[in-house]
Amino acid sequence: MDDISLAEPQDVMNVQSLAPWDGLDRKNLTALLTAAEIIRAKRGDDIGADVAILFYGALGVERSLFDGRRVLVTLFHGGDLLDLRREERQRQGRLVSLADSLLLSLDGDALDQAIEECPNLGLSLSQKAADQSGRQRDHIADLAAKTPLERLASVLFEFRRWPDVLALDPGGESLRMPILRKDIADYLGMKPETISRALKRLQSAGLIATIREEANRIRFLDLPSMRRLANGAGLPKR
Amino acid sequence: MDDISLAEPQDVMNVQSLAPWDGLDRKNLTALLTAAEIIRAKRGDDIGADVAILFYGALGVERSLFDGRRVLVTLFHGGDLLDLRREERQRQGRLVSLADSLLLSLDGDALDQAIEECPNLGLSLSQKAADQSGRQRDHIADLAAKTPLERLASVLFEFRRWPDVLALDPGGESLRMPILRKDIADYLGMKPETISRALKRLQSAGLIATIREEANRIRFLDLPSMRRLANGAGLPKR
DNA sequence: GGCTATTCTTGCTGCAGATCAATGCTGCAC
DNA sequence: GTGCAGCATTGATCTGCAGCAAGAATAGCC
Repeated sequence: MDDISLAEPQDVMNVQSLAPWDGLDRKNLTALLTAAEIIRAKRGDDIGADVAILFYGALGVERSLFDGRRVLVTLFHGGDLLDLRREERQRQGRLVSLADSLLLSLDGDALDQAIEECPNLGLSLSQKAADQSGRQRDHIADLAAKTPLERLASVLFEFRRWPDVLALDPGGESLRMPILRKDIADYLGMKPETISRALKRLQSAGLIATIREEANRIRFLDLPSMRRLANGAGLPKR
Repeated sequence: MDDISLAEPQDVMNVQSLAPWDGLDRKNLTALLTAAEIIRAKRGDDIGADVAILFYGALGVERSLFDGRRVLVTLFHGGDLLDLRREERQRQGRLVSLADSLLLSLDGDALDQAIEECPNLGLSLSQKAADQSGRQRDHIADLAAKTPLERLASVLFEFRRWPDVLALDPGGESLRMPILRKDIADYLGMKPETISRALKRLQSAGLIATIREEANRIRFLDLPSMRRLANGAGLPKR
């Protein structure tokens, strides 16, 4: 595996805090890392791996319909462990990068082996899996019941929880959009135009503000109202 | 646990074909079943269990927003093993019955124990889990990208795969709607009226027909077109 | 059998978001 | 610096689903 110290400063922080191999003994760790490979990807790249740790960036499972409609079924962010072995590969899903990303592709068998020998590892991974599954259900609820405005508020909170997004903005007072409008739209089942208009509505409702110096960053002005909105309570009346 | 032979004929079929305990040794099986409980539920009932085997019927994970909007996040059918321990209970999800259902509530710890001692069991359960996760992703794709008509076609196929639905209609030429319009609507993010109208459109397009003798049953007239529609290819032009 | 409650269907209207099209903005290459 | 490509925004129009409400069908019950 490449020397990970080649990575940028933020990589190192993430690598150390996110790698799930604490407690692995030397033998298993070596086996796991021997078959591992560091991958750098930029938006649009297809990711071949089906077991990987994502350090920073954003990946998505993408599906396309005949007529070009595209869905982003799931989003992954820094700290996620992906295991798509029995899930997506057979179906029509593809794993693509949605931003500049750094990931470590692992060998599935080696990981299984390591899990078997280290129950802690297995536990922390199944924790992550349950978390991802929970996120999927949240997403279903968003898509099925919420208005576009509420969906947008919901996804903004989702971004705010991403460790690598948070790292660039401790405190979570503002947010740099980690992926394109188009990708947000395909994730939320709407159109980029609608995202744009919805952001504007949030702005004129006083919930967020744009930042002069840095386009593509928003500042939260009223997190409680945002949360209510994201949970389906509509805009505060005024 | 109750004597399972008290159940109706179809129960027995399902119990035998669906129970996942083949290969469990006597000790584990006993432990598993001692803490188990047969539950009969009808539509609207709240299910308290969070680990269970569903023999027949339909359950759903339901969430409600402030203003009464309701979502059915996931559907379970005969043959499913539910494990909501770390997933839904903490969030705002409730498990409810959507039809007359028969299920076996299990003790989570006993199941974990059994899995540990019987790798086959664990494998078959993680298979089921992966299957359910795949269904969730399909559902996300439906909600995000497809038209109401396509979503309906898609859910009809989903129903057709349910073992207990199939059992009442070998060959899958027709389909008895296993849940109410309202519940289909809440699952697909639409309104019951729209379901009704969409069914009518499928009918006038020649894809399905109603059956005189039995309301609430539809017959498939053109499965290939249905499948294309469900996959997002639109209605066949004519 | 007839009664009631629930579910399903159908008609009509309004509006939110898709669509189409044009313009503005940002970052990058040269 | 200039030019270009990709992305984001804004505007105008159109369509399809939601919303509401009335009626039909169905199931359950005495």
